[in-house]
Amino acid sequence: MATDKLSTGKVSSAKQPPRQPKKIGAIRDHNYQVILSAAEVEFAQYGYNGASIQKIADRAGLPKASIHYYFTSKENLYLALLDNIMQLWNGYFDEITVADDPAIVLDQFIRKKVELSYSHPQSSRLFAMEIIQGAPHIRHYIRSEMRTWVRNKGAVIEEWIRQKRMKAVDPVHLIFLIWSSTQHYADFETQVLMIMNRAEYEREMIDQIADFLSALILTGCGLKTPATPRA
Amino acid sequence: MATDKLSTGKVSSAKQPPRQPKKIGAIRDHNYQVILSAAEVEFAQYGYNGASIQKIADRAGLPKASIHYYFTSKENLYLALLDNIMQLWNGYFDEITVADDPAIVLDQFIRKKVELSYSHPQSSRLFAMEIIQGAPHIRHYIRSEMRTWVRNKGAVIEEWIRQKRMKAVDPVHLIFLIWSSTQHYADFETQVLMIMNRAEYEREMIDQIADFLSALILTGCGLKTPATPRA
DNA sequence: CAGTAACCTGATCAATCGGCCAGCTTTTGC
DNA sequence: GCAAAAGCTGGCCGATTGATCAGGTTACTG
Repeated sequence: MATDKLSTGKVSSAKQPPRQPKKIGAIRDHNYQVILSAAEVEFAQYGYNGASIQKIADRAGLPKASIHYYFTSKENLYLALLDNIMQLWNGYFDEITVADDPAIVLDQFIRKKVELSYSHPQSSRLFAMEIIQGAPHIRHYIRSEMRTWVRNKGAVIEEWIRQKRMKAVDPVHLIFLIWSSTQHYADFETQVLMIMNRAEYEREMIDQIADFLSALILTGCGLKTPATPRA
Repeated sequence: MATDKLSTGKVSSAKQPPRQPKKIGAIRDHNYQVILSAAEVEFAQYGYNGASIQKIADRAGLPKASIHYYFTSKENLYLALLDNIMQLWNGYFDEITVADDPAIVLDQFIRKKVELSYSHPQSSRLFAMEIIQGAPHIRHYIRSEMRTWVRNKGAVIEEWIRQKRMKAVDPVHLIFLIWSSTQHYADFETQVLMIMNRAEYEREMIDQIADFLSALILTGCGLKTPATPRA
């Protein structure tokens, strides 16, 4: 299952702007990125319909017309963002085989996902928004590559179970559990921080979350936490 | 911690419409409810900013002006919905004490939350939207009652741990884990159903999810699943 | 230094937004 | 049966939406 090309190709029909990586496109590339990150914040906070190009432009410090100049349409800009997220999301937990140690694989997967929630919360929330709204822009991506991805990983887990190397748990729901529990700290960041009475996440808290989730889920699968020195 | 009154009082300053439970308010009450459920769908799908009163009116089969007649403003309507959700969310897992059996309490809590995701997915998604957007309308509710709720339950769990009645896990993160993993099936319904190649949830699948989550999380806490006959 | 092409944006568009109110219809009270 | 009150909504408001384009600015080429 190709990781980059397919996701890039399937998710969006986002045409590139008039010309993208021109020779002296320094300003161009800069503006391009500024718009993308400004748009990510707005779309993540207000969803596709709720976000406004004017606000994106204000946040990017550019005139509104420039957004249309670079990305043609609102949907195009949105698709470009989803595309980036797909590429970011893929490439993790990807080349696992039956030969691997389930404890190590699951532990690393959980930690990678927690790390992503910490490093790219905006992306996580934008993706969550898209799903809650019924995934109108990435339906085919979920139905094809994401489903295949889950089934492949599920097959590996099932073989681990058959070989009595871990408890008999439903592989698909196990993947859902890892997804939901890790992304929760990005998507529901506001709630988590308010309840824990913190202003923002800190490294220490993130490590603690990863330790907690890894320990509980692995135990739940009848696995022992792999040796990961922890302060 | 009062369950109904406080949540009702704190979350919203939503004034009731001109007069609500009039004697012959049959049509009125009907329209009132029709608007509420139509609005829940729209707000859950598009978020506060993205939803439009016109679309809510269309869905309710009423003229746009009627929405303002019944609820005065968009924000008022939104607050009334959040209020309903708070009342729905509370009242579960509420009167637990150290004397209770941790396995039974956690098992029932997980099953109640799964049930809620199944019976009120719209409410769950609307709440998720509100949190993702930074909880602008329920900040004080989270910081006061919800935080107190978590701390109280956390204290009970901590006492269970002190008494060696369950494994030493962080109580707050355990609550987050249960919240996230159960709500996931409502909030990410589209993704879950697409990956599992189903058109909609069925009782059987919901029971399976509850069994899976209860078994894995309880095991992760060093608890044995309470006797719950399962087909 | 002139000419040309690419780059960028102010001004403007129709459509839609949330909200408001005059006034019509229905119900109630006497 | 009639007046008063309450229930309801069509039509309108200014503001904002996504989008377009003419025309100015900049930069490279010969």
